Amino acid sequence: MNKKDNIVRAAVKIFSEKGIEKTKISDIVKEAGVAQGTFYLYFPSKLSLMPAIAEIMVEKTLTIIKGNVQDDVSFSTKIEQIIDSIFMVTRDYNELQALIYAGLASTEHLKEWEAVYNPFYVWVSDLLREAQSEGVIRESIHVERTAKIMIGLIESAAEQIYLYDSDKDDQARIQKIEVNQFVKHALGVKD
Amino acid sequence: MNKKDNIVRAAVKIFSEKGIEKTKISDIVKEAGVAQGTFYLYFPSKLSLMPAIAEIMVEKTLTIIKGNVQDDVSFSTKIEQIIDSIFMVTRDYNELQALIYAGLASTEHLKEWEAVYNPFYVWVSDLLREAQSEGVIRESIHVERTAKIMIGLIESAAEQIYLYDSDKDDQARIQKIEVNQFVKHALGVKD
Amino acid sequence: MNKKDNIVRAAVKIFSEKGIEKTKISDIVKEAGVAQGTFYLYFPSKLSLMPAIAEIMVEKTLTIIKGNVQDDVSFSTKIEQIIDSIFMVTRDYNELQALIYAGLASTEHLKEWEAVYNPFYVWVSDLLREAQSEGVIRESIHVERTAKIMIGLIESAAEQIYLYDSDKDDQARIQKIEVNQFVKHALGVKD
Amino acid sequence: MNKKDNIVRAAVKIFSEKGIEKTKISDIVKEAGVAQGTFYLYFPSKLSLMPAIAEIMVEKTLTIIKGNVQDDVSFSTKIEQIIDSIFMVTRDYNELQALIYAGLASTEHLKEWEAVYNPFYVWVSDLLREAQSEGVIRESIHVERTAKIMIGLIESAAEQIYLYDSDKDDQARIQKIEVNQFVKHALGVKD
DNA sequence: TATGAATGAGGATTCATTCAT
DNA sequence: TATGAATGAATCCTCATTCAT
Repeated sequence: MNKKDNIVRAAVKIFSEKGIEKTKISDIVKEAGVAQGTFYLYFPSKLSLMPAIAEIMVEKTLTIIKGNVQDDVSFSTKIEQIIDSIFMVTRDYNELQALIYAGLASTEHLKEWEAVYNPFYVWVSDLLREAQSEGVIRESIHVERTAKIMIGLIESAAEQIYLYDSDKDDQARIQKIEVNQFVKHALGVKD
Repeated sequence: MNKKDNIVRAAVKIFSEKGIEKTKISDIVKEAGVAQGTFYLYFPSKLSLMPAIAEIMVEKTLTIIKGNVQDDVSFSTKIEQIIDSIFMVTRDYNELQALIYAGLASTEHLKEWEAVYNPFYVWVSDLLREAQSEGVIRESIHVERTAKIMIGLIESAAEQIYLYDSDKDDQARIQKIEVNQFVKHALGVKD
Repeated sequence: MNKKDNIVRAAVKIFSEKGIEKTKISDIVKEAGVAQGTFYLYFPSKLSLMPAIAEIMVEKTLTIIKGNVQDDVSFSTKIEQIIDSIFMVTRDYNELQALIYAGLASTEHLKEWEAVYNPFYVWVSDLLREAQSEGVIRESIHVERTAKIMIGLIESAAEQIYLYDSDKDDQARIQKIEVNQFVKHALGVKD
Repeated sequence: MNKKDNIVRAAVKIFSEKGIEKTKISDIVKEAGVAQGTFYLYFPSKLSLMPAIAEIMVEKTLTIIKGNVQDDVSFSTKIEQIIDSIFMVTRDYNELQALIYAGLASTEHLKEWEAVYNPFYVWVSDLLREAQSEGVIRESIHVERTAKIMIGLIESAAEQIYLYDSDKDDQARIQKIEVNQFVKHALGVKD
């Protein structure tokens, strides 16, 4: 029953329910089951929660991806599974992602943010490197850079769905197909 | 000396300086040189500024793109010019873009946002459609959807540079090359 | 119905009733009949009231002294009337005096404090100078400096009464006599 | 390494640095190097420190005075030495004196305060009584009362210097001369 | 004795919004 | 249209105090 983690967990929940601005510290501590003052033992302000939340988000994303992407399938299938996973996380946490992004952008925690996001980049980089060494994708690709671009692309495509469109699930299905095509051609994936 | 525009201009400035949450209406009106009450003659709330700001951003972006993308060059070159333009806008306004994104995400102005962003999507869609009809890119591409994905991809790639990396200009140069390759392969551009 | 003055007047009242620490801003604004936020239009904090309050205190003191000290009496009598007056003010506001002193001491308003207290010093200096020119007090006295010392002495003596002693009025009577003797001898007053 | 004394010493330091109101118990215990809860083993509240602090101040003052006032000099010289001593203590601890004064004024510890200050009064009373029996000062003086007045006068004069004036040391020199004259005439000192 | 994490009532402070001018 | 002083509900944050260890 670690109180700090409790607070972060509660904040994730409340933030994604009502947004940052409408969330009161008192909402968070109530959800976390700790006293008002306890919050300030661990965090000087609402926004200082962001790096901790971002960390959790990335963990969740990686966990989901690792759970969804199978070892014994083709690279092409893995891409589909990655896209599926990211769309899934975005569906569940899209508001929170936007808020983290904004929260980080309006603070000075960017360095931390990069550190936090790094495991995700590394994981995708490794996947691309492997595919490259097996000759399944273009030789000319810079894996680390492409990993970032690809993740950015998929996340941005997923967010578009959950921000703008109406019949989310149906739109998501179509958007995923398009992203899939887009990425595979971009990578020069050989089925 | 149109007061409404003054307010929007002031808001753009202050928002990108201190973020949305930390910006008070009083900061905006002071910067705009109008009275506190005047704000409410034009905008019912702080967040209702967002669509107006987004509109300005999109206008700026489109103006820059239209200024940079030449008529009499190959589609491949146009892609490069679009990437260049978006990186340029992002370099100058990356903080604001994050804020608009967040501001829109945390409000109910999404419909307006989509409307505002639409001209940009349409412009790129038209470009893609033309390229498709000329057989320069893949037949299988859904132009509207791909336009959105592509814009999302390029913007996200550009933001990565201006958010995280250190030697911005150099990194931007490399990132643009990679994005260019990525997009062209994705689209199946035939040089 | 000047709101700023209202706030100061209310603060004087509440402070002397319940002390600084126990006084809430909300008490002051309630007494002043203004809104909570109005306080902050004029004063950034509770302690920033102090110079304004000190000013009022000095005004009150001077008013009482000028009311009590007659023109057509001997210098010796005037001293007695001054002592009487200061003991009177101290009796009514001794807590406030201590608080102002503390409030000023714990802030950076000392310069202001001196400026505020100055009229009082000047008034007594003038009295001493007149007495000196009439040969009623010692030639060797430095009037400005002695004015300050004398005021300090009388106030400190008065405060001793209202801080420590029990039968205030009786003690005050005796203490005033002693102070009177003390001061007159110090000044070398010739009856 | 007596913890109680440590706390008092730390409180003296922090109080004179930041004032009573702005001093938190947590500041004091941090400075004292003890735990938060330890404070409450020795003192029921912040203000209950005051008598202990006052005691230290009076001890210091008496020590300095007893060290400076010589046995084998005239009463007149002793007065000068007392004035010197009080100015010295005030120079070093003037902020603290104001704070003790305020702290005591705003509490119910006045009885203790009087008890604590008493040795000082007694010491000066004895001196005056001796001088009186030797016929060196006025017969009519009430020694206990005059001791208080005199101490109050000198302290108040000293505080004026260290509160308001700029060239402290020079001003102090002049002020001391004036106080000396003032007191000696008041007492009717015969050289 | 000693600790220090946890508490939560209490009060300071903010700032979007109104409205008389 | 334009003003800006005034509002006061909303919420942040502090910090003296407690108590299980």
